[in-house]
Amino acid sequence: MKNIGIEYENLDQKVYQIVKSMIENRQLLPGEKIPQEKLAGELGISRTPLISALKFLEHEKLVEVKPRRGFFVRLFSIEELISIFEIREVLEGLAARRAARSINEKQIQELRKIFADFTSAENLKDYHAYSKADRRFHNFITEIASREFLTTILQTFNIISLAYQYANSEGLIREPHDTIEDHLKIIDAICDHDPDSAEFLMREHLEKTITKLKTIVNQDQEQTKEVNV
Amino acid sequence: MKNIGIEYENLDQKVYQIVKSMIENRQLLPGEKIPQEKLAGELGISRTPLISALKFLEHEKLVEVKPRRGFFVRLFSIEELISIFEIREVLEGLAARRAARSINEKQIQELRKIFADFTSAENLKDYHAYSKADRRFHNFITEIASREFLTTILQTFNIISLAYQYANSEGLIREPHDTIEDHLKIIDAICDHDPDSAEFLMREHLEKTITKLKTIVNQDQEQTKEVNV
DNA sequence: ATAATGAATTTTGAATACAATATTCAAAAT
DNA sequence: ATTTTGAATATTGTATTCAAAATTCATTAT
Repeated sequence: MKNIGIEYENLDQKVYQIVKSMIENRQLLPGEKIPQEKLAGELGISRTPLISALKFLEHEKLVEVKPRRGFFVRLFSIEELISIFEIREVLEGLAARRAARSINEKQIQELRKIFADFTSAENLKDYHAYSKADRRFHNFITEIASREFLTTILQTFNIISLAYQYANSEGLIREPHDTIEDHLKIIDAICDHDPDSAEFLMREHLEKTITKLKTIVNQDQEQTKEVNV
Repeated sequence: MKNIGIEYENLDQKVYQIVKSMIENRQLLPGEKIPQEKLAGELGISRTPLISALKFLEHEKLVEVKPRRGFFVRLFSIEELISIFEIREVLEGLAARRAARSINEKQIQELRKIFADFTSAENLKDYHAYSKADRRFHNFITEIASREFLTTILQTFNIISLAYQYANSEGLIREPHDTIEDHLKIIDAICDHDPDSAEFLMREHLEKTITKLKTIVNQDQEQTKEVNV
């Protein structure tokens, strides 16, 4: 007997996707309490599958439980965000390495297409378009590289990185004209099947973002000092 | 009003720990179906918190859901195990780097103590003791290094690495006399506050394990070929 | 003997129920 | 005016319930 192909799916998973995207799109804001009864009502389900989904998200650290208090959208300090970027640095480095090992002709075509529109300084001013390309770039490399585990972890971290504070409204931390060169060099290394360079360049790329984030921390501290004086 | 200190704890978490350790100790074996009613009965709880715990474990990939079929202890192929070791390689590399940055005197004392008993070839023959020290070594570095995220991910991967097939009964993949040198060099680098070397050596250490695992895959394939001929 | 069928049994997924705890808010005390 | 109190209300954590689906197993057909 073969698998007929009708994949039964639990409600959990659907609800999980919905709530996750609500956090990503800032319909639920960091720090906010998640109203179970209300949200379940809006989604037309009972609390049971909603709680399941929230527990999932708890484990991904997108949501926090305070026992007997409820679920809250997780709030990250900039230090935690830096910690996450350090993990992204090594994992995306690994992804780039794997991608360089395994990329095929079709994928090379597609990877090169991602930033094809951003050749002029003029086009680089379209933050929204560039931010989309940026996400696509990181996700596509992960896709090429990855077996299950890496994808799951990185998806979560990318959401945290993008959906949270400390970035301009499009989720960019560094300016397009500053990052475009990095991106193109990484693409070249992957398409040339050069794993060592691919990993090295990807790490360097994310390291620069971390440096930028650290300057933001320092500025914050300076300001706080001034206020306290 | 201050927090009186009575931290309410949900059942979920306790059950999660119990089931997790049952998998780690091979009381529940990879591939086995998890009998909800029976297990809940044995633990003296209803299915609700058990399911919660299983969903947690699903997310950690220690458990797999087949909708309308139930929960099963996850079974890993050696290819997946290699993929996990690649992730461990970069993450523990990061942990070693961070540890070298932040380790203090007291932690240095403790880190150096871990392999202090394994100076003679004779002592290295005690696989059980060495395996315990090995775990302690990796866990302690993660502890020193880590903020929340890294710890969570690595804990899961360590369980997978240790609790599964493809290793001798103590969970060792390489021989003690082979790995002891690596361990001591890494410890030196961390205690010398040398982040670059610490990361490099830790990665090298895990890379050797990956190489060993790959030879196991190849042997398997050879054998399969022979059988098929 | 082996395979196919389907009724009886078990298990799952999700809603509902309910006791324990937390929150709110108006009235009383400081 | 502010703080404290506690009864009314709402929410949480877990158990229970129940329809739908999967599994088992005895019976019949090949």
